[in-house]
Amino acid sequence: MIKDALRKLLSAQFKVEINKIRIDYPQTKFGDYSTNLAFTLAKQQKKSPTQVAQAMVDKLGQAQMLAKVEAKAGFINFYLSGQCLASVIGQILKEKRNFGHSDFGADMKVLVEFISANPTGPLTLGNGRGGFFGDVLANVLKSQGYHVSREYYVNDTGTQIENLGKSILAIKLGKKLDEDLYQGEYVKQLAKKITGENAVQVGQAAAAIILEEYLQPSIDKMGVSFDHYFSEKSLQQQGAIEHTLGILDKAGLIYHHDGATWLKTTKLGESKDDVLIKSDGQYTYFVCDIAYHLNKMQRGFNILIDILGADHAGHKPRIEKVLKILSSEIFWQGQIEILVNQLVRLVKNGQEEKMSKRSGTFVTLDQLIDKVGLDVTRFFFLSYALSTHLDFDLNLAQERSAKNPVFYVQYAHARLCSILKKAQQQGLIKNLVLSEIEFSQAEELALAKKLVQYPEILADTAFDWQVQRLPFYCKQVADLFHSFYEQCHVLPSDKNPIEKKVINSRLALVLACKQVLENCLYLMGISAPDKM
RNA sequence: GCCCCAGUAGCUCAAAGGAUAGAGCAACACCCUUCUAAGGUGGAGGUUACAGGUUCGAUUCCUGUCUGGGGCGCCA
Repeated sequence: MIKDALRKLLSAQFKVEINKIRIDYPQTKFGDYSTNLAFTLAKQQKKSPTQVAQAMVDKLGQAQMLAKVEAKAGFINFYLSGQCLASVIGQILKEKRNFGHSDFGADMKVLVEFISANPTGPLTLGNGRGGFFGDVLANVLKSQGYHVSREYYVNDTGTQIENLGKSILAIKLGKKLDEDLYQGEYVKQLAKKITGENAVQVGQAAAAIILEEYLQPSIDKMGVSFDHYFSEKSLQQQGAIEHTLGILDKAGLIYHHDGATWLKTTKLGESKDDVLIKSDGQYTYFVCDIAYHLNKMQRGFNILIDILGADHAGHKPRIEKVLKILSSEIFWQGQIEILVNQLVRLVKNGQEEKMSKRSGTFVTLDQLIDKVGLDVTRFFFLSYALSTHLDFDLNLAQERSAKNPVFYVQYAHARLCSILKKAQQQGLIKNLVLSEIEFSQAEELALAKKLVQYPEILADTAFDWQVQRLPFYCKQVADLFHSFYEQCHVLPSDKNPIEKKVINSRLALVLACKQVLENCLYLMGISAPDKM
């Protein structure tokens, strides 16, 4: 990886801590990589950044991977050598599916918890957004060597389950449903199947059916898989709640009031305290979630990542604070990150469609995937930072489907395959010589340099979790390839003979490009079609 | 009222504190006797909501204001 190599070079030469060195991709006229190191050193050395940069460039010996190093306005710009590009292209062709992978996180165990939708109804668009994000983040982390577990927390007990049961009982009796009960069509279907009179039991039976017949098929349809479904009920049965309460009590954070058990969240800086055990003896979601996270810590994970829906935004700060206390009580030294995906709004004919699981008025994720396809749905959701409010324009998603960015990327892949198929027929591929790769055309160079970035894209994403970087990278690769395609012919014909060396290099580039696109699309769970 | 998120081109969005803020869509002008035109090339489009501050440098960090969304239950 070039960025790492440059960091090592700079670190060794100038005695700077390696992880304090930033390497960026500048605009093309400023080279292939650049660093602002001179700015940060200028202050200590009491010289101008320009002077420092120039002195650094003078001291940097000509490394093999670099064609040129220059100091410009305080920045140090690096230009990759042709030799370096050729060797990375060769590396891509050798490593194939593994190109871009690393063992950076090899001694880290990560738990990614996502979707975790209540088993009280179908998956919503918001569930989809967090779901795809979690899935791809897990894929990226795995590619960087982390030991990743994917988990779905099933809220199979508690008030919402009881409400589901009540909804079904009311429908059976032909009664009108209260506002906080579930009104969707699927509830009526469930009512036909389920017998019983106890709301909790009926609710639990219904939840089991929903999980199996609604949620699991949707998860399959999403192309997502989990290592583990963690039942809230089982957590309670294990006595995990008492265990948790014991620790919190020892930390002096518990008191009783009005027949309920409370957590002194105010002591942790929140505006009000929270109930852990209701006066009727039932556990709240909050205490269960605390216990669940304690359980995760005790399972030996180093990093816990939760991806929560927008409706849990208010839950985030208080759980974070409690977990901080809890982890220090049990001497767990890991990292907890709670990510909240912002709302997905559905816009239809220029107007927002109000969605609610309870009222049953929503477009399900299934319906959306059926309508626009999994590839489009994934690419669309993955393209946006989790923190942005997302408007999904249904009309647009359908109308422009032929011009959707995902097709642009897939089309590039199909074109690559087409070239390779013909090259195969002409017997060109078996004659490929990796040691004779050389690029001279601007389009070849730009594409090759972009492919070289792929391992860095993955490493950066494993570090900052900005998954939208992947679809953007794919678009960039496709863009550069399409330009290359127009300008640089790969296959010779009678009318257009091409030098053997050029064919060899371009063919290698085409193979490498196809490989990188495939690898990246694979991590995003998007198909790479051979033809379109 | 308090808390969280956002505000960037006509629209949807990118951009680890870096150099002249980038893509796609929409609109405009060109390019198919050559590997897939679901493509390419060129131009147009911006006071990064507003006002201060920190910094060599701010879309990015801090403070305040405005606008939009979400959350503030012995629900999950």
